[in-house]
Amino acid sequence: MRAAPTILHLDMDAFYASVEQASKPSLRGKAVIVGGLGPRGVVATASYEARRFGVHSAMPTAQARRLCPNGAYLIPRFRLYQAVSEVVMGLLRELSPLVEPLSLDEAFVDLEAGGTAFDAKSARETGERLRADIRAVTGLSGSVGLAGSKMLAKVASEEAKPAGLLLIEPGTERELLAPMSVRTLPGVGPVTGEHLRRAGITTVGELAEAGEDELVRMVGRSHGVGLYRMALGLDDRPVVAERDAKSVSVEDTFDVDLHDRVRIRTEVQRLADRCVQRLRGSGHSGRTIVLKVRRYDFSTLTRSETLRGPTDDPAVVREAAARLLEAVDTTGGVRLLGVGVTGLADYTQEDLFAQSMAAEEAAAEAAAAGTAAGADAEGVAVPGEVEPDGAARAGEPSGSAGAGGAGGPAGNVEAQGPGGEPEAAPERRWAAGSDVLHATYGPGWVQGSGVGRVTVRFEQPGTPPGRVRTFRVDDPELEPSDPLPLVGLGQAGPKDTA
DNA sequence: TCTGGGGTCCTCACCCTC
DNA sequence: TCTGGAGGGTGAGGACCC
Repeated sequence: MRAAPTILHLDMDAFYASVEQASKPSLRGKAVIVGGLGPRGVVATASYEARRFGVHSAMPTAQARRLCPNGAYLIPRFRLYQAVSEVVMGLLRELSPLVEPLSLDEAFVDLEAGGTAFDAKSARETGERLRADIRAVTGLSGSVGLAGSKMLAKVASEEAKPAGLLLIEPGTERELLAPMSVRTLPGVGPVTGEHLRRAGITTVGELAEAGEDELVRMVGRSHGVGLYRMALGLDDRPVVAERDAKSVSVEDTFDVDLHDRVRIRTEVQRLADRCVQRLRGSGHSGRTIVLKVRRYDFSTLTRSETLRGPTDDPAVVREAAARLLEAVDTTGGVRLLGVGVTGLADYTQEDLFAQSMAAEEAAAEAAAAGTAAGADAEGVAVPGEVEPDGAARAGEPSGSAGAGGAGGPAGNVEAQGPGGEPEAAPERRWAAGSDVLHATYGPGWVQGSGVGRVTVRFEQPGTPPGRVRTFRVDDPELEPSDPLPLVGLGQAGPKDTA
């Protein structure tokens, strides 16, 4: 057992929303909600100002809009969050080589392994310095928990929120945990929480009193033993720097349920291609293909198939996904489709050989048939990185315009990346929150759009709140752009744009 | 008033082999 | 040859996390 509180857990406060506020001066101090903006979107993060209205993550965006009609609703800009996250993780790695990221905004650090803290006093100093450094470099605030184990450090940072630091002194763990809700413990979600509540257990103290045997009886062996140990404050999991991915998957929820079997097949193929792109991007191949279908009534089913060996061949994954789909009844409608690959392996010679064989076969087939499908397969396999993020995903689920449709032959053009012929140029879409550059007014962000107009606020991280201008959606002077860096930027100033 | 997307881990059932 | 476990692989579903 570790005595000294030298495990640090960092949790950035309302991360996505805070990054948006830092990069958009007019939103500071305002209710900001980041998440899906479609009819079936949910909230990813709400700023503390928005939380006062009862908005919280995982809440349907439509409900959030009712609670907080005047909030700023923005789509997530993951590339920007990732860039900020890398800066923060860099600061953590200066403290110790043992850093375990849990997500973009959370990580564990083993301070003792880094030699930066061996006792409570030095751990606290390190934590305070870290918070100050994060503030100086990114302009954002994070909460720090310090304790002798990962579980307790996480509980501590949660208690410290927002913008605080809490150190749990060795020997005080049980006393501190006892009055807390069982839901505080990692692994206790709504279902287990309700299960325990019905047995009269609502606090961690009651959990400890129940005893291991009783908990095992209630929630199963593995979970029961783990729960009992956590209730006693026991957790000896080490901080692990490197974790291998175990699966790769992509999924889409559609604004309107899909009924047309042909359309469903097409979407599955598209998802299979995207999944393979991601798989290759991560340098993996995989052996088990998984199809996920969420039906109109929210019931979810998965179908999987294990191949003889790992693959990263789009044709193989597409075919497997198509086979799996044939075994699924989609009458009634489908709200979500997903394709995943598990049983990941690194590339092997055999894979490469198999791929080149398959590629040759595909090329031969395409040449023989002279089909567009052949070209399509090629396009997917090659360069990667066609679309930026959210904003420009052309033929995506949306369903918005033609809603029920897809009936007509050319119904959906599926622009397929930037290359397609500009027949009837589709109206440009400007997602709320996305970055733009105007030839005359410079950098700004989309505040809203509709009825052929887009409203842009011209401001940057280092400037005072900027003014708003409205343009036609097809204004040739307006174009999408990359996000500007946050702080560090304070010095860099507005001149450094290129 | 409806429920995202990308993951991990666990459990259970079934089949096959030893 | 039959039988009964044990144990691994596979497939499906569910809970949970951020």
